Amino acid sequence: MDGGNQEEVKRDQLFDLLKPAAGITGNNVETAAAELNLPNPGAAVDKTHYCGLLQSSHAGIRVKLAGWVGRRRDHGGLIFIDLRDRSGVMQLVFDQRLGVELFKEAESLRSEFVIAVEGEVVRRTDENINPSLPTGTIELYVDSMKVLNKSKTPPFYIEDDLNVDENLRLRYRYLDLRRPEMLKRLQLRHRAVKIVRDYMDKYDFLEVETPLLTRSTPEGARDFLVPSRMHDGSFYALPQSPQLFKQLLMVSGIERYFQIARCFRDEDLRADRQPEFTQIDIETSFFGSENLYSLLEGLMAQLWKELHGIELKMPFMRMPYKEAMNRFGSDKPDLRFGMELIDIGDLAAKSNFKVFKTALESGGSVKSLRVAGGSIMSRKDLDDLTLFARQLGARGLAWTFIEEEGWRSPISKFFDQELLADITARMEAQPGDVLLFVADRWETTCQVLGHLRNRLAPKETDPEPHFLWVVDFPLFHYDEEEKRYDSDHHPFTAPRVEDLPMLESDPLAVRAQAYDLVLNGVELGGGSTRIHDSATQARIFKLLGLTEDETKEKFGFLLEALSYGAPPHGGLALGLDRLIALLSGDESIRQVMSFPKTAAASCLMTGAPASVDEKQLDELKIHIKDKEEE
RNA sequence: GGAGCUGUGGUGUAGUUGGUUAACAUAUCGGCCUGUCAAGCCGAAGACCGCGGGUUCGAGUCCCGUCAGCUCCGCCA
Repeated sequence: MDGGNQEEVKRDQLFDLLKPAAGITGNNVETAAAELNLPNPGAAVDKTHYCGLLQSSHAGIRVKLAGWVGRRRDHGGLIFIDLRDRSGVMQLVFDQRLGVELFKEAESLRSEFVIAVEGEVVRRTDENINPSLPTGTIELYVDSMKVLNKSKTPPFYIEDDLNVDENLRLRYRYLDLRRPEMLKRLQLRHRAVKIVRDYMDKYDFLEVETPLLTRSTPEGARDFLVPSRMHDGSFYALPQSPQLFKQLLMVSGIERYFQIARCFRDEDLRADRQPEFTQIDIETSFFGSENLYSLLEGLMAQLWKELHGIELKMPFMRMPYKEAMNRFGSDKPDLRFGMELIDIGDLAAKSNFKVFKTALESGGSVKSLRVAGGSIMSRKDLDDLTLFARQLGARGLAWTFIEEEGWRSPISKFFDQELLADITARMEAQPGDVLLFVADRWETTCQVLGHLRNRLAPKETDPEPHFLWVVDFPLFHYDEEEKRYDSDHHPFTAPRVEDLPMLESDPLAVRAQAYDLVLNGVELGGGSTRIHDSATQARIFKLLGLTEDETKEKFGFLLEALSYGAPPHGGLALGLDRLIALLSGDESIRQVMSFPKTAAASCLMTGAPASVDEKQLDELKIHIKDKEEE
């Protein structure tokens, strides 16, 4: 293995070459060394430095650079080229007086050509310094160049602040990723994942991989299925999460597990939902939820400190689900601004407004949201809000302008003056404000006003990140469509011990030992203490309407495992993509994924999903139904 | 499954109540130019307006359908 050692020495030498003059962080040096693509002795593609890491201290030394041609400024006898590589940009200078042959070649350079150049780094004269460029104090006088590859004219500009159809960006994602701001996102993601791994390792967590080809289980999202060639008519499913495996690893005695895990769910997409996504998946034994809170808070603090230099305030706030719904109309409230929902049920009951009264009589709620300065809204704006409320399931939206003289509203006639004054007082409404009212089932009332609250949020909100734990979720909700109880979290979530007696008598009142981590109105993830005895687990399955046979067939292995000395355990999973998007300030997780899919779940670059050869289908014994057969 | 927004040279946009040669910027190509860094100046080429149908003497513009992208509801344990 002598050769290997020699290569290593060579690697280190080049590694050192970068280090002293560049004065860059360890992290950059590591990535720089990786980029050198060694060993590759004598090849034209060798580069000695990164474009963006050169500084005035390099002036006077000879360097070899390689990268892509960015902007070209041709002055006739003098050509400037912005050479771009992973690190940034360096200005190349081609001077006609320094060689006609080379200059001719430089004239033929076009956008996105790949070139290797060699020359001397020169300090710019004072009047030629470009303060908006990190390397703006120097430039490279090129005396030799090799065009390594030409390029067609790219379909869009390779530059930041791009305003181009997302269609194009996705179709040419490899070009989109050449843009510095996209590269930065990939780098941010890399650094975040590294921080997570280091942090988890520090606390003794073991990263264990789990299968991607597994079995379909009922409950939850639609599975992506993979047909089995060796078993006619049988299918694997891609995991919606490693949930069952990580619990089984607890039975195995791993005690502290984590994984950066790819997950798959065949459901409709959103800005923050892709069919395949990544979770930071964690499971622990003998490690109570208080420890988990603390662990996760420490992890978030580490991320924000290292990536943004921000010290998070700990511990994070905790808020019961009921309170979050009542005050903010959401189980993932955005606490960067106020605008809390206020219950006016007792006052509404005294009115003659039938809509309010019927809602209250059937056990519902009447709540109001104050929009400060909302009087700038037009009648059409309010109509739009009403439509929005209807789409969210409300029967309507009542509103009033607050003026010096009092209410201006279609519903004021149903209230006497005293009542109007009482409501105005409770809402702390000022002239110029608008009050919005929803009367409906408690949940609908909260949700609709919660959406309105987010939609009407002030433009300026608290810049500090607002983390919180939402706790005390109900264990079940009632599924109207399926006419049965359904797990709010997942069926392995442990009920609160004191609520166990009402499991069968009043399932909806049972609280779960479950919690969500929320940041700025985004659900980052959630977790729970799990059921670790097979008897309780069987009770839950039964409540969910699974027959004993089904339970045995689909979850037999879990119940069996739980009967072999399963430790008390629990854990949680965080959406990595959402976390990175929050760290990078992006609205959509597509921005922080290398090759994302469209809202219709297709990849515009590869064309996936696509039809396959008849032969492949034959092997799998799969027959595609005609339209008529359906 | 439903709703909304968008679709015009390579790219980003404009296009008045339907009216003849679809405008601008930028990129591209050619020419000039030795200190630019969104280089500048001169010139050229380039779109039958996502696709299909309809109304009309006449459609980028109006109507219907369809496709694609985005956002939201349902859905996502």
